[in-house]
Amino acid sequence: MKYGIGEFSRITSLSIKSLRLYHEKEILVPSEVDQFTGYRYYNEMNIEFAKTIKILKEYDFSLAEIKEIIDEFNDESEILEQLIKKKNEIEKKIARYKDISVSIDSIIKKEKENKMRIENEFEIEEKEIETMLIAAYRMKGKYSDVGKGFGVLAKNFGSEINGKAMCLYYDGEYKEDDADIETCFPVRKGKDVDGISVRGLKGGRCVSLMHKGPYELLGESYRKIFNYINARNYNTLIPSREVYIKGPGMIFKGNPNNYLTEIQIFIQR
Amino acid sequence: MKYGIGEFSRITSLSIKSLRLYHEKEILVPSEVDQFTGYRYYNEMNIEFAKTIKILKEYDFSLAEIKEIIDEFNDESEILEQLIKKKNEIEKKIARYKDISVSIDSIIKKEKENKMRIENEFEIEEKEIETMLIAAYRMKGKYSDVGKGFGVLAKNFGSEINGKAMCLYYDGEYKEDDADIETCFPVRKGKDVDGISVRGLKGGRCVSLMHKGPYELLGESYRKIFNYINARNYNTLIPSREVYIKGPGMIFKGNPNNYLTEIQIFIQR
DNA sequence: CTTGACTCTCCCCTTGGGACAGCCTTTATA
DNA sequence: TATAAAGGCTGTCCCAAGGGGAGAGTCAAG
Repeated sequence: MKYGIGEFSRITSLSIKSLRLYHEKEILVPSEVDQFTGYRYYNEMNIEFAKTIKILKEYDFSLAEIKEIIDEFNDESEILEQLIKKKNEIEKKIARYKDISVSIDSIIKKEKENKMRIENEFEIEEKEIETMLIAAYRMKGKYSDVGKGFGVLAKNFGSEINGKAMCLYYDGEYKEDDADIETCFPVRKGKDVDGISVRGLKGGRCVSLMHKGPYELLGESYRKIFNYINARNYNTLIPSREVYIKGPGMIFKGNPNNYLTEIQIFIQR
Repeated sequence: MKYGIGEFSRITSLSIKSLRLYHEKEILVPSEVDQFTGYRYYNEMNIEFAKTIKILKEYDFSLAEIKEIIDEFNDESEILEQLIKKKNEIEKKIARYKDISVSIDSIIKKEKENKMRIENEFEIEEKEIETMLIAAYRMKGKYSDVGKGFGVLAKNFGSEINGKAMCLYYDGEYKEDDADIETCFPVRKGKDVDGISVRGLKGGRCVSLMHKGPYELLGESYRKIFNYINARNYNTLIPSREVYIKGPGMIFKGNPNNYLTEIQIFIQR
């Protein structure tokens, strides 16, 4: 019995392309090649080899490895070593892919959260904020210096961070250069270290507005929120907060037009 | 500030080869290319892009995908879809690799078992065999027909099989054509179905010899074992057993020289 | 000016898939 | 019956995502 390449391909479920390649690499040589037409013809013995090759391919051996194996060995027990090596490689790949999966998943979750938050975007609302434990680093300086503060906090409490970065503003008014700012992160636990205070941050009732866009345009949102507060004659408390829901991302440096910042002005009840 | 390709490679941990490729594909174009020497020079902006590319590469995006993403988007939220798709791909890979891992593992375990068995190879020994539950299919025919019997058993009890295939020989002598053979598998549980008897197979004391090599040479091992038995004036019982420790393998059809068959002749106490 | 460190381009390798041109056989139609 | 179309077969070239290496040109320090 002899089979043409198409038929043999159907028998073995190896593509014609692959069969030609295996021939070229002398991994699976047809039993007969027509001298004039170049047509490949296969026989039963080829089928046996093809089965072995298919299984080794499923086990992720490269063609070079497969060639070596079928040229030199003909029993499972003789390639135990190779099987063990291959298994280790595969375990490594699994571990790597699992890492990636977890990592992508966390980004996806974060973005979905943000999406939900955007739903009620641009609506001023009043709400209750719970008391939370924070690690805080107080500083005087320019608004643009807060990055440094977050750096200090992240270095000391990286693994305990439990929420979005925030700033507390202790000035009643806008100050260009010498603002009194406290950068902070919600944390799970921890205690004071040099310059960083870990404490409960009292909650309360606040007026909140989600600001979407670059930090430079925050002024506009502040104007809106104060209009609302003044219209109702609320008495505001200090400090006010900015919660940085979304800034530069993990993948992209980020498009400032998508930054999300929640402004919280606390009021007396 | 501008960096040569080597320096930039060190900064970004991207290989020089990769950088040249990314340039060619217009994924990461150097800020400046010397018109005469062709030297590539990079700047800070390139570093930002390089970071994004690195992360996407870690997440297993292809260069084509990366190019599309960085050309069209600049925020995580915009590529949520791609991230989800990629995550699904990765989950599939994990599943596939896990399958492979399990499969290779079972071969490894089997081979290791066999290796241990070979340790005390070729030594005739006397031992006790426990009673075991078997599914058995009795037939009359040639020795070479037993494959059919095992096929029937495997089809009906595939998932319950609990040990190596065996044959029970009810003839006291060698019979060429019309041997009375019972093919059987140890099973976990099950009950009689057409032609197949499920029952306890009584154990007892037996003389055992491991035969290594093709089935055609079993005669030699039988000679050895009967010499041993006759020398001691043991009374043998019927049926005798052959346990097929190792035959054709999962990967290789198998080298008959490595086949392992244990002959068990039961004796009266 | 020399030397050693860089950098350039070009080619080979992996494991097939896709496209394309040319040859052969089989089948359907005029 | 002659012819044409369909489909199978062949080979060749391009592509992914870089690593390895050759051979030649370039830069900067001594």
